[in-house]
Amino acid sequence: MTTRTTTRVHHREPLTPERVLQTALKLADQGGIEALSMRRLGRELGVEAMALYYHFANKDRVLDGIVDLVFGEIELPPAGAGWRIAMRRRAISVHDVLARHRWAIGMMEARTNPGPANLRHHDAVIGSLRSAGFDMALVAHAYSLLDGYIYGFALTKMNMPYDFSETIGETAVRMLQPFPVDEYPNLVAFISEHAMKPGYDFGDEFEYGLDVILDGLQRAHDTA
Amino acid sequence: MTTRTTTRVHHREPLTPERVLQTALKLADQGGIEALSMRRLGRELGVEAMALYYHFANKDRVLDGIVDLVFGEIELPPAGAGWRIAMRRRAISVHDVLARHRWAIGMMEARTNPGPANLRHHDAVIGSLRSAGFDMALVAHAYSLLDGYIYGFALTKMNMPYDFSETIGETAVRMLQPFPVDEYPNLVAFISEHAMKPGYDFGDEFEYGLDVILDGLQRAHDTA
DNA sequence: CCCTGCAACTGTACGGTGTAAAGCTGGCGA
DNA sequence: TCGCCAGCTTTACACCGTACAGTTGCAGGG
Repeated sequence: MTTRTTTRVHHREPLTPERVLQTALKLADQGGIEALSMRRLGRELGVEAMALYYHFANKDRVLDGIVDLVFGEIELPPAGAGWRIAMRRRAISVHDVLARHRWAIGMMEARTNPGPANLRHHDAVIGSLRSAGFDMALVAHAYSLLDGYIYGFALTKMNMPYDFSETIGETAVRMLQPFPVDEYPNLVAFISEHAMKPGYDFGDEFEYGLDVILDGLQRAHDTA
Repeated sequence: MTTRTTTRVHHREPLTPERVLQTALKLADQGGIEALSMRRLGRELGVEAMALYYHFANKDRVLDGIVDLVFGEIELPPAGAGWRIAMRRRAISVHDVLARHRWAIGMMEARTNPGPANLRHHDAVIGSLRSAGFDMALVAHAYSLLDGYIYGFALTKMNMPYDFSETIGETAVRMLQPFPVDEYPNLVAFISEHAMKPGYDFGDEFEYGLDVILDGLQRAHDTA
């Protein structure tokens, strides 16, 4: 027993890429991407920072890894369903995943070294559209339109001071504080007449825009 | 003459917020946002880094400043024109401005302290839609849809390895290199049959998507 | 059983970052 | 002439990514 304990202490569980990435993902989720430093990651794993460089060439490879974990969480477009339902579910899934991993929003499309989950995801989306009869040009249109909107919406939403202590309207009012009241009449009107109304939730805008886009793609598909 | 020169040397042109921000913008444009450090900015201005803290509370205020410079470059929606032309021109202007200042893409919507140009811009957009008869709910829909798409498209486009040494298709092929050829058939088909074709330019996708969105908004406006 | 080799990890160092705190300095008003 | 103080510098601290060399403990071969 003693021997085993001693051996255990000396011969601790070795690092694996998986364990490193899981921990890195946890750190980024908890404290944002700036909380993920090699030193902190090492400390969390009971290891010096430089030990990580035995398993990963540099920090960017770690980032590649956790981004692919995030891609892995995205629901693939269901194969049986029609393209519109498939695209809608996928879009909402991406949106949900990005809400869980806000730090990832600027990074998902920035990978020069995409991982397998990333590629599998893209492959499935293209496949879903193709098998619904989209020609390649329309696939390209649809994909850039959908992904642009999904990521852009997440980007603008993420950046809102979304701490639940105040409403969007209250935040907006605070932002306008330093300026003369009558300088931005339309902005003021929008905030007071709409954004500050109790029922308003900016998050609800996502599906509205998504359906506008899907309508447009449907029309383009039908007339093709 | 000698005296004047001596005085000049001792009593150099003092820093102004404007001069600091112009230089900061130049640095970010030239070398990306990571090239903009307080030390480097100080050096560029012939001053120690800490001198900047006499004029700006911290680096974030400098970032606020240059982001508002970027907002100032965006063409406001022309007042006389109809909402659709106005929104189209504004969208393309934002797109162009973001192409000139790629570092800004993640930051435009992230400001907790918006500057005057930022607010003026938002005010004008809302004003343009309102005066065209959009009710507030539709203004909110339109704005989140348009800005989501504009920023998201810029985000995905910016992150492409857009050095002019290779085409998009060649890049894609290089990305797929480490993987078995038949693993991602749809992706491969898309690349070979479409993205690698000579005429293809991803940048062209922007206006297609924009018009789909404008069509959708038009329909919503007409039926309202 | 010992020895060597090597995978896995540590220690140290370098040049960078933002910024707090205190010190200097030259021109201006009294 | 003197003192003030705006504007800047100096120094320091705690962090960052990572190059490079050193250590350690186990596996396998002789």
